[in-house]
Amino acid sequence: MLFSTKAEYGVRLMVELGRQPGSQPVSLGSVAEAERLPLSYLEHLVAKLRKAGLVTSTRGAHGGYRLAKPAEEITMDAVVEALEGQIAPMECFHDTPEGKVLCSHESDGDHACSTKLLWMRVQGGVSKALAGTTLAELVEFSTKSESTRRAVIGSAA
Amino acid sequence: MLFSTKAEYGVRLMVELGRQPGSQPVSLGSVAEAERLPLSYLEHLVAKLRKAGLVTSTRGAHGGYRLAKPAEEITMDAVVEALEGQIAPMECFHDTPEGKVLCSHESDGDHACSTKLLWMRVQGGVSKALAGTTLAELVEFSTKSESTRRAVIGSAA
DNA sequence: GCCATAACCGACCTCTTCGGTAGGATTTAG
DNA sequence: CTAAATCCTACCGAAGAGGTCGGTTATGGC
Repeated sequence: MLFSTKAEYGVRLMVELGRQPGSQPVSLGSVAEAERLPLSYLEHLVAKLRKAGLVTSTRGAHGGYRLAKPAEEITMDAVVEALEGQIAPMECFHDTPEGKVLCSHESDGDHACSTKLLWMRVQGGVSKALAGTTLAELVEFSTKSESTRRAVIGSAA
Repeated sequence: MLFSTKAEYGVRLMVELGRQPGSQPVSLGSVAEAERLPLSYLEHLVAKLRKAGLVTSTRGAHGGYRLAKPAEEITMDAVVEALEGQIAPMECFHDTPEGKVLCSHESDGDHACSTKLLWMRVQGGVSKALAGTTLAELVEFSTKSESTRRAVIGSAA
């Protein structure tokens, strides 16, 4: 698996927040119930999202979480990276402040890294997919397919 | 990390085999030495490559491994999949015999899987990158950059 | 002021995988 | 026969995944 369930659960959580129209916060408990996910585990995940500045929290009774920005402005690379850590195809890849990627094997006196070309392409493909998808798209996609499902069930009944 | 060092080491091993021009087999020991990788670990990896039909082996003295097909016909999706197992962005994705991908959450009576769109795109990006890269490309890329490095060292001396 | 609600925080626990080692069995060229 | 090589199985320490638990803090409603 490329990603763990941290990304899966976290994205589901974000979509759930994105569904809510108003600006009133959503409690984690209701999200956990809706998605049938363990509340205590979601707490860890939402903490990462909060530290990444993707959601804001209000404490106390009737508190909860809401998106820090409109869903259209939230791209999934930020979400997944917040949850899974740096997205790189391989251990030896790290971002440099100025440049983009660097393979740690290249500093060796040895011959050049034969895998670099491959991982660059993989990196590009993943980045493009993640950065090119907004939370708003996922929200729309899920509500749309949900309504078609309801229509199917309705016609079957 | 998207992939573990299994993919890294295994690809390096394949490139090393691809470098060799003749049809005489290359011993794992020489590969291990050239790439400075532990021999006993490479044995595990090359076993997977062999079972996947990517390399052939000849036992006994002067034995070793060689590519089962010309490097131009070996695409990296087969190599990485042999080493890492099924490539899917998420646990709930599995290939069906007829169709392409299926999310296991969709069979639930619950609302549709809100993450499917995202993982489909990621899957597509990775598949495209892996399937669109041949071993021959990596061999050429690494030998080319190696020769330029030699030129630099030569001019510096 | 109390209390229910909910965010916060850190410790812990089990299980699997990763990366690697070890020891042996088997095959083959010279 | 022997050295070189593939092959095979078992093991092992460290790390991460996927949670659980208990407690602390903040806040709205009565």
